[in-house]
Amino acid sequence: MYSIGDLSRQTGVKVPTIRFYEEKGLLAKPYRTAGNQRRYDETALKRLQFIRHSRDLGLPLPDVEALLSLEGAQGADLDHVHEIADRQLTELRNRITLLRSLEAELERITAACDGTHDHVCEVLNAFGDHSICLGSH
Amino acid sequence: MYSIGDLSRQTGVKVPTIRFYEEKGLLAKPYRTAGNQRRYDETALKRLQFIRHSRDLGLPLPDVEALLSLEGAQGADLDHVHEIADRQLTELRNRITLLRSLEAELERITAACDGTHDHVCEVLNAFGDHSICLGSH
DNA sequence: GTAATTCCTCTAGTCACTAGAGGTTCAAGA
DNA sequence: TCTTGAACCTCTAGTGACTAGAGGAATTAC
Repeated sequence: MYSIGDLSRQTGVKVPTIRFYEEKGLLAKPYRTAGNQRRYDETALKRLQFIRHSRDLGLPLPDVEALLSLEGAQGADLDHVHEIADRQLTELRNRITLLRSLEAELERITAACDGTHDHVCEVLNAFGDHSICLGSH
Repeated sequence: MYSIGDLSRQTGVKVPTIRFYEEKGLLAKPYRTAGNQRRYDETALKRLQFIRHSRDLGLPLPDVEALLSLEGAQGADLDHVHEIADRQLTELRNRITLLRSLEAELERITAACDGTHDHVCEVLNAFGDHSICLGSH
């Protein structure tokens, strides 16, 4: 049996956030001690770890909820699980590409700034390539 | 001269969001027509595009503001620029590292299922199982 | 000139937390 | 067993970054 603090330490999810997830229905209402404190089992721990990872991946809570409901999925449900994972993977890769272009511009700036003071910074031009934009515009 | 709607279409930033950025000081107060409507120039467009990309990358608005303040810096200002750029670069690299580990995790998850429909998917276990994480969660 | 569209301000709502107040319970040590 | 301090409880309110809607004025296209 874990206290809410144990769960927090093991998952890295803050205590108020765990209560928030419970309120939202993402975590089942746990067993309570005689003194009204929450006590969790191994299943709750796994579930919370799953939520944590999904959030790290940028999934909104409704998507996380959808995935949780598909636990043990078979047959046609698998397509839905894979669809969500694939979509996230694509977005992630675009994001990395974009970040690296900004990294390159910042590197240029810091490298140049080390020397003489005779240039102008052009941060606004860091994202010259709009072909890899995340959204549509 | 662009209307707020033109700017919105060209950047993918919604109209109320543009007004919100103005309120927050990320965009300068633009010229107004006799009828009190906003009109923007090329600089505003570029600036908004930069904000859009930075937000897509997950940078919080205060960081975006810091980056924007680097634009056009010259001479002695570059010392300060160097400081901000350095800090942003460090954070950027941490972010890229994190995203890379998450990418690997998602790849593993999608690879775990071969797409056939004759088994129970292990995807959710892969998410929740701490032991197979490559990252530092 | 009129009708459709876009714009204006303002208020309030959303998502996913996060902080704080004010009080209760639990667990380790004397 | 008693005490004390950390951890817990509920509840309200605040945060960041938008987003939606009301009610009305300006602009644009025909």
